[in-house]
Amino acid sequence: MMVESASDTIRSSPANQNGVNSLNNQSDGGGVREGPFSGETNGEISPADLLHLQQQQALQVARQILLHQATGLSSPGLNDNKQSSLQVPVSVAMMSPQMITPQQMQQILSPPQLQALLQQQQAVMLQQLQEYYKKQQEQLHIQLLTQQQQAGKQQIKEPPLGSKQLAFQQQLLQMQQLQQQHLLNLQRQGLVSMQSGQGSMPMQSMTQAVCPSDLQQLWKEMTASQPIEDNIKHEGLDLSTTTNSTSYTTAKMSPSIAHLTLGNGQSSMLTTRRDSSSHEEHCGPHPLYGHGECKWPGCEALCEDLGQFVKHLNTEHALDDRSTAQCRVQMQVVQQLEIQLTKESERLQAMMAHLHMRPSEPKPFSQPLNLVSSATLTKSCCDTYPDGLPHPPTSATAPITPLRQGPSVISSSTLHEMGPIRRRNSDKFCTPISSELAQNHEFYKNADVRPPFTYASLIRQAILETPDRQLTLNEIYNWFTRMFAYFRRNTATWKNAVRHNLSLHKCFVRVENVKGAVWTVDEQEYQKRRPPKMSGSPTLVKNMISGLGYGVLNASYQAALAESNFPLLNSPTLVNTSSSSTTLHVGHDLHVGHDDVSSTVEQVNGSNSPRLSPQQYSHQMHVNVKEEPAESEDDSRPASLMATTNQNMALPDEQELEEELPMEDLP
DNA sequence: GGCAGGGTAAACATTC
DNA sequence: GGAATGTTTACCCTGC
Repeated sequence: MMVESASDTIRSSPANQNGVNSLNNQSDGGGVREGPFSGETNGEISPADLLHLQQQQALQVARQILLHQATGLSSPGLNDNKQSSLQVPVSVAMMSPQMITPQQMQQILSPPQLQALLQQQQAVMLQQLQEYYKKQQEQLHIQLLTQQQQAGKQQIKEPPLGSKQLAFQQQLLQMQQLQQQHLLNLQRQGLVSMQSGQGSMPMQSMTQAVCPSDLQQLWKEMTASQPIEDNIKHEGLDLSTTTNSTSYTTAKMSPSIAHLTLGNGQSSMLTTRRDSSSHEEHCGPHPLYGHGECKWPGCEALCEDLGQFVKHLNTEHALDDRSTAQCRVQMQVVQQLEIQLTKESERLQAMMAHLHMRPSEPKPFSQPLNLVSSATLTKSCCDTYPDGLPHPPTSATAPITPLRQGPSVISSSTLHEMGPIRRRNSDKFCTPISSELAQNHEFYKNADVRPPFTYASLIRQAILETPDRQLTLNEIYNWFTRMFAYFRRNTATWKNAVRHNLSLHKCFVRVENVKGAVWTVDEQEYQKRRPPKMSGSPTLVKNMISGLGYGVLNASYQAALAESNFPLLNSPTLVNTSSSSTTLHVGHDLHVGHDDVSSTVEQVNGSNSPRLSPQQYSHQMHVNVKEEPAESEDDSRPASLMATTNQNMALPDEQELEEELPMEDLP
């Protein structure tokens, strides 16, 4: 129970805990009962811990007494004076902790003796506790009254005073909540009878310090002087809401108000439950009644009809501390569930947004740049275009057409078909694998869904995600299985495919180093794999040229990026995305290429990127080049700069920009 | 229908 | 010798 663990904040030693349990068991007639000290210590020290402290002190007293008795067993005088020895004041026990085990205590004392001892200590404890609470409540009352008077004077001048009152109210309610928790603990420990009047200290006397009526009266007094009710209602706290709305208001309200509600268990519950019971008469069956039994937590009492249930509800679950505590626990349960629901809902929304926004949403760069500032839009930018390519020119007037592939690419990407997909989304065509993976990492990780990417793009992604841009075959395997639940089965098939792709595509370069053979990605070869795209899409080229005034496509765009004119592209959130950490580097891997057509982009990149390309790594090792040895023009840059380049970090998936921009067909 | 890209399977060689 | 790794070929499917 949360209530238990919440108040069990102070422990002494395991021996003491055992002592409590043993004593409790003894006092309960030897019944086996789980001790209340099963909660974890959170180190928090609060007035709520006073009770346990006192319990420990009482135990120490008992031990001291027992020790006296044990040492004086041979003395008839002491034996005859057992009852009087129980009158040792607490202060004495506090001064001399004794090392006597509960088992010894039980062996020495008879059950009646233990019972008498416990009762006396309970009385002392509860009395002290009651005094403590009374003092606290009196202080709060004084403060509240003072504040109320001041509020009456300053009501017009200082409306924010309501917050102070609220704070006091909260304090008061917190105190009451602690008190109730203590009582609940006592009940569970058997120290206090569940029914008032039966225990050594009537519960009523414990709760009379702050009773619900007092709280409500206080509430009325406070709210009468200042219209904070409206504020609270605006915050979502309406004390006259129905039961069903309780959880809603709890989740919706601000933390302080939520705390108030939690602390105001009795008062709010009072109106809540009463209203709900009146509400039930008009709106059908009671939510606490179903299948002929009471649905009150832990009750399950059988009731033949609703009338009998209402009667049962009013008698067995009337407004008392027990019901309030149960209600509070239920509220916490609901809160937890709502938190979980919120998380899952957000995840669902993100998934749905991800799945549905692409075909219909306007392209990010068709919007004013200054409007594109959120991380969400940044993601959409990356996701909307192949490989996260910003595509500033292409989408100015018309949505980008996936090159060489129709809209089916989008569907195949977004719907995540199960089973083999003949035409997958190469990262060059559609969804950026990096951002896709970043967004749906958990999805692919847990769902047995085949990722809509080619083996080549996946292998490349795996390699590029590593700091040194190289992986052994086994590490690639591991990346596949780690990232995709789908690849945790049919290992023979896809592993063969991975090897096949590694060997087949020239973009994958096998490098032999000291450790063995590793695989790297030759970005130039990877780009070469790409067919000429812009030549077949005059409209696209036209749009690119006209879009956003980008006359010289690559250079100006890159320059604009370099000048950090795009808040979007310089958004820290973008840099912080997992995709950026991997794919942003890739663009820097392209240096001055041997391809003249692509030199525009690559020169810009080269000037801004001191990073090493995979080829540069290759030059430091023995490279088994497949057919065309990857050329590397610049291998003098230190590898340590590879991961530190952030001048263009803001550019989302820069390599995708290069991939999408005309590489060979530009004049 | 041809072509190209991609997936799968298999055979074979090499390395560990 | 067996497993892992790497290479190559063939076939099929899909989209253009």
